[in-house]
Amino acid sequence: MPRSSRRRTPPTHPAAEEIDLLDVLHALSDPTRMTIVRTLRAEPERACGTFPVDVAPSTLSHHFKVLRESGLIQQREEANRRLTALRGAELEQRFPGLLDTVLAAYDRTAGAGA
Amino acid sequence: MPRSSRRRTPPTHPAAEEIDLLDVLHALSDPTRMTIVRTLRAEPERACGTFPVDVAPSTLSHHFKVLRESGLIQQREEANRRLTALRGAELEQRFPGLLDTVLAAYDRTAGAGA
DNA sequence: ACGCAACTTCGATGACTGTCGAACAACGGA
DNA sequence: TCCGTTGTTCGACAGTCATCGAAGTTGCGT
Repeated sequence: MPRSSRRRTPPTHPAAEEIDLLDVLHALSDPTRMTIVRTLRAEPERACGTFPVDVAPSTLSHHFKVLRESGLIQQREEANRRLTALRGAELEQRFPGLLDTVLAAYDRTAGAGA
Repeated sequence: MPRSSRRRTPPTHPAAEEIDLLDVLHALSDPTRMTIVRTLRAEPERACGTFPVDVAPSTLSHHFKVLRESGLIQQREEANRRLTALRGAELEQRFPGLLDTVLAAYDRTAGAGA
């Protein structure tokens, strides 16, 4: 297989109707990913490197993949950046109130801290 | 160590204020445990063996332990049974609306099936 | 053209998870 | 007292997970 098969593939996302609740819950149960989602809540779109998490770039990339495949986030390429956004509207349509409730619950316990 | 150390220990539960959202989300992200919680929703208290899940007793015991340690359920001993109940009120107090929203989301996709 | 910046992919590693079967403990009834 | 029911604990095992470093790709600036 040619070396070019190693090319960076454009991100793929599940359709809104395919989003699985159990996958979403699992994605949210990791602290790093929860931080990413919370950050995205405040700011609509961010580049990968701009999240306040302290892990190696390769680890971060892994977490984005999990979030993407669960349907929580969306990524589009722009230049050599990858811009990440919450799939807020689709999530709301499929699981009304879920994201709000979960994030409110997190805020309530993790406190306003961070 | 004496054989009696192998005695069955009474179930312990985290205090309401100690319930961790990430632990709860993780606990709910498994299909077997989600089924247990959903079943408990309909019926207030059940014995371990009466849940509509198809796993070995030892596996079921493991799932109860995860649910108990996450704070989702409560178990009390009665004779040689262990009765399981949702910690609905405490959960509601700590994470308002969470359980309702999550279970509604599950019902919506998994359908009325089961 | 060269190098830097931004991410991704690969491979490895140690930790955790879901699963089971076997053995054990506790209780109630025959 | 012996037995069946109920459920737990232990040990094992295969699969998944979070993490990292190294290497690779892409695109922008210089």
